[in-house]
Amino acid sequence: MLDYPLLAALAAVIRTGSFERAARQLHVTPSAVSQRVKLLEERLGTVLVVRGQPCTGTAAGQRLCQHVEQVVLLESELRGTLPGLSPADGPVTLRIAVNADSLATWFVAAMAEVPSCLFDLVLDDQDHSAEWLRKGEVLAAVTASAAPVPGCNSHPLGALRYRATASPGYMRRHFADGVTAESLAGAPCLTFNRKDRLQIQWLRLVLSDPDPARIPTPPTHWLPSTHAFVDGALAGLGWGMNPDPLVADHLAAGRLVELLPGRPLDVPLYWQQSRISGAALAELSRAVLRAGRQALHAADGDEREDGSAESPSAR
Amino acid sequence: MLDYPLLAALAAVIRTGSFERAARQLHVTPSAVSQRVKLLEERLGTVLVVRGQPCTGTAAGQRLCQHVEQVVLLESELRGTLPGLSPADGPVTLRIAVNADSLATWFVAAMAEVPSCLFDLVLDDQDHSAEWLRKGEVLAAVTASAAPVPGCNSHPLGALRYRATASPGYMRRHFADGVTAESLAGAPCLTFNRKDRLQIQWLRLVLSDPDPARIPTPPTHWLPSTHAFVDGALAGLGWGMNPDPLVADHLAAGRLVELLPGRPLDVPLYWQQSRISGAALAELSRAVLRAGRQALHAADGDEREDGSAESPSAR
DNA sequence: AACATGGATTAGCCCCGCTTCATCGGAGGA
DNA sequence: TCCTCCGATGAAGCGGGGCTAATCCATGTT
Repeated sequence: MLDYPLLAALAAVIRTGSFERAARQLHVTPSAVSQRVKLLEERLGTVLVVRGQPCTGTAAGQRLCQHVEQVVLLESELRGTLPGLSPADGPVTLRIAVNADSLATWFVAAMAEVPSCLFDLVLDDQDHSAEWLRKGEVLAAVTASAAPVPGCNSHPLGALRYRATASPGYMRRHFADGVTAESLAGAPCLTFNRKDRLQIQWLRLVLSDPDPARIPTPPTHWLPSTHAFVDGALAGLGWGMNPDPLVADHLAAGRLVELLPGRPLDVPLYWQQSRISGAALAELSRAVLRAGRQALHAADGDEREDGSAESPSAR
Repeated sequence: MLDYPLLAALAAVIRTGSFERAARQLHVTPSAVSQRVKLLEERLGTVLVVRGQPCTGTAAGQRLCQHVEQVVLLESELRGTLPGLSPADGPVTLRIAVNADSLATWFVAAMAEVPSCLFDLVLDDQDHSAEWLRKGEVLAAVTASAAPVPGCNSHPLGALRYRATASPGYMRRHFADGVTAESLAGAPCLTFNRKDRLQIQWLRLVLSDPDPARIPTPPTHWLPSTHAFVDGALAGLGWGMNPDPLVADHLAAGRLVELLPGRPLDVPLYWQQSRISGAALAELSRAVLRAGRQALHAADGDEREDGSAESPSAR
């Protein structure tokens, strides 16, 4: 068996980002942590931690850290069937990949239902969620891609409804003569990041022009923050696809209006969980599916339209 | 994190069945092992090992032992991606449930292709294989029940072909006037154990009488050993369903004959592997599926007949 | 009844890993 | 440029955890 006191120190350093915090977590002095990590590095003949602010793991270090976390997860399951084993030295931390808009709308509700464990959330902006799942770097993911990661249980969550919204002032400025392909081509829109294709998809949907060349490509602001995105629309910076739960109040109050009322874009979301460690995730999974059912729209949207054949990549 | 040196000692005792052998395996004295286990028991306030010949684990002890093995498995995967970690203190032992006839025919060929790990085979006579898989006591199983254990990958292997065989002398004694329902009712047959329903199934198949009450229940010998089963047929004790690979030579040489030539019973087999630890099992899985394809018959038997709706429970 | 086997116990020692304290190095600021 | 602070590292020294060795004890055997 491996030397787990040593490995635990390494994992603590990489997770907390500093020798000092790791020491506090392990209830020893920083020197002890340093010695443990050093010893591990000498035995392996490799650098495991890149010293810096914060300290991070090298490839090998991260792999070891990941192993430690898998073992900790197994331990938490063990504790479930064998109470009184030994006081857990801290609640389990589940690393989960979530897309930004889910995090901003419904996901925290699910997290709140599982107060017994900690979360280490990773935003999958870069669409790395599938890769992370495959490599075991996250235990589960909320993803917009239905593409099933091999060996993972995939559950449909429902669809997050996006509405094309802008401020009334913006509407007067740019769409006084109606929302047409021409006016859309000149009106600035908001885009979350390079991967965000929601605006384009909506355009394609509502213009229903099969020729992609005739879909306008409006000038755009880049706003990689869900709430900044809403604020951008409120401020009249541009129009953008915003999650329904975030703009419902603004729409009701008239601070925002839909470009084309009743033409939302539904993006189906999926909950994928790695096969490693079923039991530890079971509670969270239940909560996520419940929260998803509550906040999202059933796969067959009751209003109309979903993301067409090309699977929309949610933010 | 748990105290793994202590747990390793416990697991070694339970697996080897004695403190002395455990000590040899861990390169320490039996006293050290005894102290480790004792300490663990004191900390938990529970007995973990029932001292005896051999030593076995209590429920709690077995659960801990199982945890250790899961961790060891994770370690073996870690070693795969991180060579030079530390010399593995012994090859990994994979605990697999296999039905007796598979073990006697084709399964060892698959094992031989994976010389890098050790095997701890469990015969699933009692049809506990599903339960074992669910509880994580075995990592994978060759089972005759298609019933998919939740959370397990299940692959069809093909069908093991059984032939109703007896010695020529036996045939003359009991079936001189032909194999009929009447003669079958009086001719002694062989049965592997209380769970073995192959003979009954074959009778139902060949007599094709929908009324189960009219299926004869011949007098039977109980022979819970695959090779003894063949020997029993050779010796003229009775007739029985024997795996084709074991009796092909005898049939060709005339030492055995089929009760009804060309009327075999095909029992489909499945390879189910637990979700824990994919990579460590991957090589074995490939070998098993390859060996299965070679030795077994494709699901759609090319000769005729399979086990009907009621899934046959192979031995 | 003596013996063999295998686990438990105890004493004692050694070494491992911790703390304490000093040092070093880099980042940020006057 | 020098100073200062923070945080990682190194050396020394101590304490205890865990080992070995020797003995004890229970069980079952000849």
